[in-house]
Amino acid sequence: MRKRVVAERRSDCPLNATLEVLGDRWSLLIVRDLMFKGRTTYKDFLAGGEGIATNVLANRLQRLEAEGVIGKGRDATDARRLVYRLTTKGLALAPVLVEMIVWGARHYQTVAPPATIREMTEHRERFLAAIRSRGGAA
Amino acid sequence: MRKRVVAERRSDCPLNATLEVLGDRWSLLIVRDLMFKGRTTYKDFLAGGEGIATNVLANRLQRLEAEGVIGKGRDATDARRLVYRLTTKGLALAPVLVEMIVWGARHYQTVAPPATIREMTEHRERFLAAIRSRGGAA
DNA sequence: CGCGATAGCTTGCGTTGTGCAAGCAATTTA
DNA sequence: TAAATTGCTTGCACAACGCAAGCTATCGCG
Repeated sequence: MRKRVVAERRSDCPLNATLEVLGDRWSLLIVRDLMFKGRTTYKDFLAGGEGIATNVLANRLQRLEAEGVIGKGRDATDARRLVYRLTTKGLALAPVLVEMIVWGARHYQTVAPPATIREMTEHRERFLAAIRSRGGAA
Repeated sequence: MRKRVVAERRSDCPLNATLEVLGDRWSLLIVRDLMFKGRTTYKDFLAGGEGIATNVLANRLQRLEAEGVIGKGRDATDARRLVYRLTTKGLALAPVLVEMIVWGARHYQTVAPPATIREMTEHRERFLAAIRSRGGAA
């Protein structure tokens, strides 16, 4: 894993900026785990269902922290355990996740509960407010 | 480019479904070009600013078409030219793109016109309706 | 009709990223 | 004090990517 010194942007398009930070198959799944599933540790993410590799997970946690999307702290009762959490910047991804979830649920066969999708679309603002208020914890 | 026969899903999460189709650094930029920039041909995409490689572009166009996100047709006046367009499914990505653009514009320095970002957030429904009505053409 | 230019790819090659298994230090629990 | 747990790192094989070159079909021009 070589260190990238400056990581020049490919363009100044806002969508491109987002994609350079989150445009891969794993980063947003980690954000999802933090935002919706109550998963907060390395171990939790590993067991997250999609089977991310250990080195890739370590790399993504590092990148997301470097970008200010997530933060981490030691668990008070178990010093082995690092607890990850969403920053304000990470929490601001809620609308992005919601729209991606809705699109996926509409166009593919998934286990998304129809009631949840309906809540996301029909009471979008309320749903987003609820995420914001609980700071990402499940 | 080996042919993938079934492409098994890693999980049945709707977000994961979306990410398996669009979770890379290029696919959504092509959708952006079609939805906002009026770019419709291979050449247009290549000149799109971020510098996608020719083989990667060809691969993404093929994948997006196979997924039903985009479609293509020959230009009536120039048989060399293939014209790509968004399908209904592709057009349904508008809310995803809008939220990613807004997030990118809020957290990074970009060339996004503040007026456009304001329109996207303060008159979201109107903005989305406008995209739908013009079918993605600029 | 002949010829250079253009559109849309494909191919080769070297570099980077990914998936998988193993290993390892710092804790904690028995 | 030994075994287990947490959060990684390392090594290796393989897939994906970036870049340059090449190739086919069509077009515009004389």
